[in-house]
Amino acid sequence: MHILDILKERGFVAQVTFEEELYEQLKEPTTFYVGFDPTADSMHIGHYIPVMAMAHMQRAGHRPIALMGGGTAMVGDPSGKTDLRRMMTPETIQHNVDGIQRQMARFLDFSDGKAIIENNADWLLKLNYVEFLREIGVHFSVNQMLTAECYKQRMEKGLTFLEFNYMLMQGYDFLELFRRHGCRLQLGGDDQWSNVLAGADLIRRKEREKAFALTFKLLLTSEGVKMGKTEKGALWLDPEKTTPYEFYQYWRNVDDADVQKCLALLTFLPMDEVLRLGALEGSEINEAKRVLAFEVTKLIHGEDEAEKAQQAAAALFGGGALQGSVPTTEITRAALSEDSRVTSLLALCGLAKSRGAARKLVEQNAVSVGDAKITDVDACVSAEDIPADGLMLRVGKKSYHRVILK
RNA sequence: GGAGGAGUUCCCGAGCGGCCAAAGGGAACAGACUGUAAAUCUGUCGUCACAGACUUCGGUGGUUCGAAUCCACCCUCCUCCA
Repeated sequence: MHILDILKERGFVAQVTFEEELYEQLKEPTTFYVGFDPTADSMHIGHYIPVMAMAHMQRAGHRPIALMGGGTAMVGDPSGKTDLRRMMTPETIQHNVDGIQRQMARFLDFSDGKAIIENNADWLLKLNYVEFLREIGVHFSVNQMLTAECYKQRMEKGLTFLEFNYMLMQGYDFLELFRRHGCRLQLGGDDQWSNVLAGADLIRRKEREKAFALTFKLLLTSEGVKMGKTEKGALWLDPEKTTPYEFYQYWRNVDDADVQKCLALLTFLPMDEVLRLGALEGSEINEAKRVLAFEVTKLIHGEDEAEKAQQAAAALFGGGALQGSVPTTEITRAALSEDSRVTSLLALCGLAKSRGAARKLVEQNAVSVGDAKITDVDACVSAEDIPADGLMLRVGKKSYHRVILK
């Protein structure tokens, strides 16, 4: 099956340039790239769609370049932002580039030059302003740029010249990667369409060579909201930021309507299996959600962690002996005797943002300790109440935390 | 540079000098119902030592018994002109 058809079938593709030509191009090994903005030191689930697409492409024999936006991050992409982004210091950017680079190695095969990592800081930062304007700037029409969706929105709220240049820089990246590695295709989120296009056009104009652009559908819930938002913010791939258990639970709880889409985009399950699972109805669709949660967790955190998360979930929701990885906090005897209120424990282990918030939860009848509902705001827990294998705190139906006496 | 306009709690958005911790909506969280789903209904939604106290309405001062609401200056953003 042609790689483009695979990507289409799984629901990755939003827009493509020169579709017929690209079909031909991809019949032979092609170098392509995806840019990653180092806005944090870990990828979140939004980055994961492109990464999956890269993996599919690599499996089909093409060579991915992961481009870290160490240089472009100095400017900041205005797309999809209503306000100027906070400027980051070079130190922060470098720290973030390192973090993302480490994670990338997990999903792509970098052996024998089968994949490449580049950082556009290497060429962008030493550009000479006038030379850049003369070489690259001439190829861009301001009139045309202003009609681009990403700038149109900002015409309302205001756009700085700094950000206005972002498109040129990203276009230049593509050209540079073409020159260095013969890269002919750029992939990106659909919000990147204008930026991606800018690069492909630039190569066509300047080098008179074929270059292509393809964008992915953004991962939206059936309600049209960006997926991967949790109460703690983004859904991170870094286990320090989002534990495998939380990660598993997120997917276990997706809307019915989103299950099939997620299976196709986020796992490598064969499509007929995806379709079978997606077609399940009523409570049976829970089976599909279990598969989804397990598979995605496995890809990102490894099979062991996925097992543990699944066992923990099964035990907590299905009853039965507890094993696996429920988030756990250790507390010392001394700390407990100093302040043994349940509300304090909830705040300590992060089930509530603060003691005040914990109080409210208790008042709303949401808190259980062990098997008992807590109704008294001032309820306390003594050391004797904590069994050897830990005391289970529960908020609502879905949030669990184990406290162990140290 | 000139002339207007705006800055309110996570977001949008009301707000008469006292009755404003600040309407309404959204998001979020909890309860009921369910399938660890959605929809619906109910409650919470600045902080805390929570029947009370404390800190908020771009910033700093001022007027006043009393200011988110009035005044001055400053900062930021928007619109028009250059």
